[in-house]
Amino acid sequence: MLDIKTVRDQTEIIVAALKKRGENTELLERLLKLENERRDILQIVENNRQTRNSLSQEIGKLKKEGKDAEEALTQAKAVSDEISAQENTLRDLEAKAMQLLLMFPNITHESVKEGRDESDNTEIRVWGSKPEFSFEPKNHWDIGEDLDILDFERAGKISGARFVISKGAGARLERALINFMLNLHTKENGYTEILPPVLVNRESMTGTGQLPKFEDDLFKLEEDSKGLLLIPTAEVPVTNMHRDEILLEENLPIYYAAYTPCFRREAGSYGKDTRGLIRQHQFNKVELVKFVRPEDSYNELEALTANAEEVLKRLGLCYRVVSLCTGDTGFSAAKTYDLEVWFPAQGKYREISSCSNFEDFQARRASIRFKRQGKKGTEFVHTLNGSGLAIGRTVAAILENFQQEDGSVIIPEALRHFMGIDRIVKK
RNA sequence: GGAGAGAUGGCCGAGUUGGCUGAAGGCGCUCGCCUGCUAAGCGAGUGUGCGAUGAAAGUUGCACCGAGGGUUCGAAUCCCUCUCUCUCCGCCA
Repeated sequence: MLDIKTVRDQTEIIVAALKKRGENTELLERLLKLENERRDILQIVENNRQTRNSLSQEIGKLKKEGKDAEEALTQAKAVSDEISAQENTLRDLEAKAMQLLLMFPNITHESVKEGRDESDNTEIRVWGSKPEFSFEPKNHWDIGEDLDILDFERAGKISGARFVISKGAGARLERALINFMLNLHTKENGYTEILPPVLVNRESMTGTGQLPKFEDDLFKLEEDSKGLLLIPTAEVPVTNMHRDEILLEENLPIYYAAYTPCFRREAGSYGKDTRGLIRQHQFNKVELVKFVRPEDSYNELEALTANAEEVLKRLGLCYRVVSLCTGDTGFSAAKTYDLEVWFPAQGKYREISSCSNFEDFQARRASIRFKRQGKKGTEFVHTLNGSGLAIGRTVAAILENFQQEDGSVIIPEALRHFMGIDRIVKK
């Protein structure tokens, strides 16, 4: 959420930010108009409340002394009626202004390149080398089905399109990846492991920015089941752990790592990645979340990205880091690095992790603040998160990159301890 | 699902015949004093948000006692709805 003061007093900053993202300013004008009305009526209400309060106090005093309070009483009643009418309009205006304010995307960081879409993103660095094959590499879904470790067909029967059943060594590979990633982040990178709920309320979804704008992307339960929503990422429950809290500076930074299944409607992605593990309604992910002091957040973003990269390095997967341009940066983020892993069968890099600094955007929505040592008042923390990594896509990358001519797949060294085997072969 | 109890400031805990209570008291914390260390002691201060004023310290207005409504001139205190927590019973992994 944007700071309403900035919107009001430094409107030009907001206008410039919206233009960079390729958004128009029509909403902004509506918001400014509402905000002005809100402030006008607020002032009137507060003045009247002051009058009422002093009259009430006077009445109390008069009654205690046994004097006649008739005159003050009629006066107070009149003011009070006025107030309740004004409070209604105020409430209405506040709700409308808030509703609008929640629709504005974050302001991107100055280091983010201006651009329209992913074609304007900047490649920052490449790690590893693409594997070379003496044969035509297969798609991961063919590999998986041939090895009988992925079953898309039966998943379609029991759930529908964009679901998969992992079986045997495939299921074990998922579990191995979860363990490997969590161990790395908790034992070596300093994150605290969290296993959060995957059903959350609307406040949580609003706190991290999924609501109100992206309701169509979410799965939700019926109203008589409390209207809970399935998380699209562990970012939601984990960031909201500290919603409406005031943290202490000495407890920052806070690092959490969470494994959860994630659920996405994938509305509007018809025809995209219809086969394979890339785009599923349900997938597993290990997510990294940080709460940090504002002055540290950009260093923390680099460190977070490095933590996610370490997973790919240890798996020996070739990848590149891409800095997203303004038009491709997500709604809540100020700056995002995508990690893209090489997929030989498709002949291209595909996103496997997205690491973002949200600055105070989520903190303001979710009211996550901190108190500096020896200083009065509070400030909003900066929040960050990144996948570390998406498990399904990692499985896909491993299958494609380490496939052998005989159809078997070599297990990366780092996973063998968890897998108990060094190769998946056809039975 | 049935029956009951409760939700107050960083924590504990007063306050429920409505009115100088933003909230007693204690703990904790901060600053100062004192004590050759430690402990104890003394003094002052110590919530959040949105405004006004001021260079700043500060002064000041309004709101907030789980959330939202209502009654009233006035509510932490009365009424309604919701949420959460706890106890007992039932049911279930």
